[in-house]
Amino acid sequence: MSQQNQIPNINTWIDHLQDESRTALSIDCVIFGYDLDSLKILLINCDMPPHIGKKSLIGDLVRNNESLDDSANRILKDITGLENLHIQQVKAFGDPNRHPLGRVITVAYYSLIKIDDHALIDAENRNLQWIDVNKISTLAFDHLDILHASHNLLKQNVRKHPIGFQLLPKKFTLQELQSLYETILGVSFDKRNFRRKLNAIDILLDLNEMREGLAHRPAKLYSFNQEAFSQKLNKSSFKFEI
Amino acid sequence: MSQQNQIPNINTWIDHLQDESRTALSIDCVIFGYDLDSLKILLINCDMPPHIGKKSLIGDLVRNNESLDDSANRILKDITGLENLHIQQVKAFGDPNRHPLGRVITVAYYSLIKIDDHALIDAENRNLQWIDVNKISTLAFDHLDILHASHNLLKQNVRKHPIGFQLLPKKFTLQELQSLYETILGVSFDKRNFRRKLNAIDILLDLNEMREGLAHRPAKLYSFNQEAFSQKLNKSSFKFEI
DNA sequence: TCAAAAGTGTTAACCCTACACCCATGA
DNA sequence: TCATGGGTGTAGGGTTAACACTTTTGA
Repeated sequence: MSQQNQIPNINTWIDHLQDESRTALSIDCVIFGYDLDSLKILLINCDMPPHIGKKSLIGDLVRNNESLDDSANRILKDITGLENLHIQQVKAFGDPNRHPLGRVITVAYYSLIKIDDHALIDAENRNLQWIDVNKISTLAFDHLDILHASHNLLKQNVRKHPIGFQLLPKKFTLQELQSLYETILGVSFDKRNFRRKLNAIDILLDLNEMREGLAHRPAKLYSFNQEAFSQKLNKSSFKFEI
Repeated sequence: MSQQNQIPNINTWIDHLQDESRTALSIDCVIFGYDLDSLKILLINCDMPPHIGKKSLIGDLVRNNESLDDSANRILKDITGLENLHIQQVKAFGDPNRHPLGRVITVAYYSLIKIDDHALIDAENRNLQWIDVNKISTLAFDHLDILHASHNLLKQNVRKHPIGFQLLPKKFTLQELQSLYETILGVSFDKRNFRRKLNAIDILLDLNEMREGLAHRPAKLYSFNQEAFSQKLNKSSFKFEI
């Protein structure tokens, strides 16, 4: 809860931006996590007036020799321990009054991870929490705007690129895949039509395995066939679209 | 040609960024212009080593009390004299080595104008030039990347939002509209199918006027019906898509 | 045997594509 | 009268959307 427990970042420190004319540049990460049930984002407590008590996205200043992508990757690694996560730049936010410490331009990135896959690093001391994306109605700074822009872009991208598979276990059922799309997009699909579409795209590998141990007919397991997808990409007639 | 003729901006001045640790923030504008024939962008000569002799986009540093959008609008007004142009943020570019003067992060915006509509301000002294977008193979800095990202985003957006009309005269023929989409998207459409689609979307106003004085059958003139479009937007079944 | 989720086909409506000829005008 | 671009309809194929019952398992 208290400030000294937190790793310094742009949302906790006060000793940047003393020079009035200075512009600071930060990255804010919208980390989407999925747990076969709901879409969440990773938030931290904000200790900076006037936003004390609110949650905020995870961000940090961009370092001198870092590209924007590098910076987002560094922040993600620091929080999750993971490298080579899928990242997507969303947009720059630069309202002059968006940050109480002075002029801070931030570039938003989103990223996708499987929640259960990874322990967060030092989550308790840092006050990290997964919050359901549909239950967030207020955030510190302009982070709610950033969240909405990120979620909207994710909705677009998840239908056109096979990024959703990153949120599922390696082996998954068709129902799990459908449910993922429904959760992210906030819509529902017809089961038969969804399966027909996936079958037509033909980028799933039938593992000839079953999910066992449940009190109903077992479901077949599939995995994403990366090689097949890459090959198809070269053909101009191929279009991935859910 | 010479430097003293140019208005100072991030691509011509040398006296920013003396302080090593300072990060500068600029806006670069990809100004698309259309002249019923080709899609062009507005470029300026670059006088900064090592890019002397190349063309560059039009950009400037973001001022202290300006939002990013404000800054883009200011730059556009300075160059074109026009306010309230349609602007669209594209992306932030922040490679540490992208700019020879030091760390300069830039946020790209695109904007759309009718070329023949407006004299550029002081175009000759500033070495401003319209260059066909398909004839640009090299630009200063990372401006070619910025151009490609902007053109790609424009291609997406022009099909989903009625922004193309801003590039046509108030009164236009269906052939002119089709040609606009073909030029921006780099594809060609079937005349009858294109007309059927526009007819279905039903957002054009038939002016009951003809384009006269040409050595062939005169074409009907239409205008974009903003009110009809706005009304339709509220209906969930309505989708603008070319 | 029951509950719970898996799996499966058909039909009708719609949309997209391809395609060719006559029309109105100025030169 | 000719050259030029304007304007128009149809048919076939493909895609989407709606819809209900049987199967398999563990409890």
